[in-house]
Amino acid sequence: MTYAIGEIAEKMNLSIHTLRYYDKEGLLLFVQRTENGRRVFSDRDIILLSTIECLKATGMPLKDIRQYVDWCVEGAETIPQRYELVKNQKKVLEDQMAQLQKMLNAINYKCEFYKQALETGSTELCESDRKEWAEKVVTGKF
Amino acid sequence: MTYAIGEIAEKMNLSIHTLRYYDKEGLLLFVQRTENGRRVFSDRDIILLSTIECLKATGMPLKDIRQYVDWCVEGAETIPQRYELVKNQKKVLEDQMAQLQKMLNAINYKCEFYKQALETGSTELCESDRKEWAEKVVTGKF
DNA sequence: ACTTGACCTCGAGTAAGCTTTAGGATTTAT
DNA sequence: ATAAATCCTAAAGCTTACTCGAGGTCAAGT
Repeated sequence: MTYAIGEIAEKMNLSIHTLRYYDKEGLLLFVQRTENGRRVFSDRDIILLSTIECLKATGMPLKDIRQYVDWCVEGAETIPQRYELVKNQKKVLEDQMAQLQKMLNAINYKCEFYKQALETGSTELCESDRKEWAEKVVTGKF
Repeated sequence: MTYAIGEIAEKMNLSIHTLRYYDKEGLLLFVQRTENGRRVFSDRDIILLSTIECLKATGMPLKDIRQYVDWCVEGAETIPQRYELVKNQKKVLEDQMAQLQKMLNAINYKCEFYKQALETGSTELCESDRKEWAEKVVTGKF
């Protein structure tokens, strides 16, 4: 099966503009063209696009994703590099999640405070923000 | 205790430029000035700055954080709004973490593949990228 | 007193990741 | 056969969040 850019845009939930932008940035090197220059996506392209979306969702910048795509296009001899990149991104992701978990704890603390403030009817500005709370946020000790 | 902008920059691990930028964007409404215009931060300011950093870490745009700060400055009558904002951000954060967890599963799958490819010595381009993998990424079913 | 360092404003510059516009060609449906 | 939909490139524009530089004021140490 092959697909036009519009179908891919819909399937991947990206705009056509964004796909063309990705192409310009070298992320769609593997996409074929018709004799009139229209892009033709294959099922394999959808698969690689999914990988791109996955890496993007972890916050990897497009130029790094481009490196991955380049390696994919180069072939099997770049598997060690790709393995390294993916392993590294796994670590990045785990760190991100740990950081978000801390922020979630902090937000939960805030939520609790505001809830109590509403129940008891307090009047001080930001009274929830006790010093040890700020310290926990700053030092990441939550 | 009061602090100059440089001390705050160091304590919060932000550049002086960034702090001044935040001020320009209305995030530091509460910071006092000397008669000569120098910013004077209090302990309470550090606490509110910590909250700002916390919201920022969850990806909230500065203009939304500004709304929160405005409410804080307005006083206790905005506690319901602040509670709503914080509750909502908690949900955003939980969704983010769920999404990242899916991506982590996908990345783990990739890692496994590349590991095996290295051990068994495979040669196909992106052969790990089987269709059902792409589908899982696209549909978020991981 | 005077030099050094920290602060100030304002305005311009940067980078990433799109988004829009203009102008044109090609498909597809009726 | 023709109108509408879809595609193309190239270039400009936009948003967010800084980051830097120029030109100047003020405070602290020697």
